[in-house]
Amino acid sequence: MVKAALVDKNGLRKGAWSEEEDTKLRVYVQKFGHWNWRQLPKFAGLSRCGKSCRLRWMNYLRPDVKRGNFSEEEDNLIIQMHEELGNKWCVIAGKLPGRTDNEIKNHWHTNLSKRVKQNQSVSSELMNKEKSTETSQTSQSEVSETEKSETESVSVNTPSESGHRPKTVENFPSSHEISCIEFSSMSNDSMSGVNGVAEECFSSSMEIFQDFWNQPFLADNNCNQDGYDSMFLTEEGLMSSYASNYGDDGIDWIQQAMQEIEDSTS
DNA sequence: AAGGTGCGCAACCGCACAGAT
DNA sequence: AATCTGTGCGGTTGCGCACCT
Repeated sequence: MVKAALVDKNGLRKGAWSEEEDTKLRVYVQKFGHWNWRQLPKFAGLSRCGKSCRLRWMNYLRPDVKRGNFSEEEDNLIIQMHEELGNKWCVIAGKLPGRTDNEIKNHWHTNLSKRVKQNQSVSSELMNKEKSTETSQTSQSEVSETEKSETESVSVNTPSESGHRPKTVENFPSSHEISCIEFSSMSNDSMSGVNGVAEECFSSSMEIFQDFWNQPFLADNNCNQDGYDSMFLTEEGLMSSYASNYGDDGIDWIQQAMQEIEDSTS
């Protein structure tokens, strides 16, 4: 199902993620946010490239990711939006809470595209049938009407058919906004979705970080590789216990914090 | 039971874009 | 204005499972 794990020439792991890697990444992002994906694996103790970490978090580890089968409503919405927008998976994902662009894309390629093709071929078949009926039996309009309605019922709703006007892309959240939404969704509510180990680990630290999690944009916008320690220091001394213990070198206290997390989970 | 084949999905890759320098 | 860096998106790959012969 997943790519086998292997190590590339730079010593970075590729392929399937282990449970341990997942836990490390989940714990780190939940605690510190993703202030810099490139640097993140170094601090989180992961031998992965930042891109891989980001993808794993976005598509799998995020607390608000919905797993499982797509509902009929979701399918219809995807088909409809794909009709309007094309392969704008991130935009479509923005309209389906808990679904990732990757998941929707996969679902489209494996299921929905086939369904749409089928529907279109059935639709055109019936249209042809209707045409020939019309030319040969112009007086029997009732039959045509019946077939017409059948055609409409099996064909995919196009914007014109459904009366649903195409939404402009501007109506949807930008990728940045989506990123903010997804981060803001990591409230205490959604923390219930975190697995037991991480949850236990966070139960105490979450109190300390309450303000931090209530200000989701802080993590996205204010935390860069140069500013992480200043950010925490300005959080009313929330991180001062860490920071004061380890001086100006933020890396040390982050790694120390991660070590503490690892110790508590082992 | 064993080998072949197709499918589903997690993950990778390359490119484009935005912001910083 | 040019270059660099980080991030996000869409296309593609490839592994593992289920089903078929």
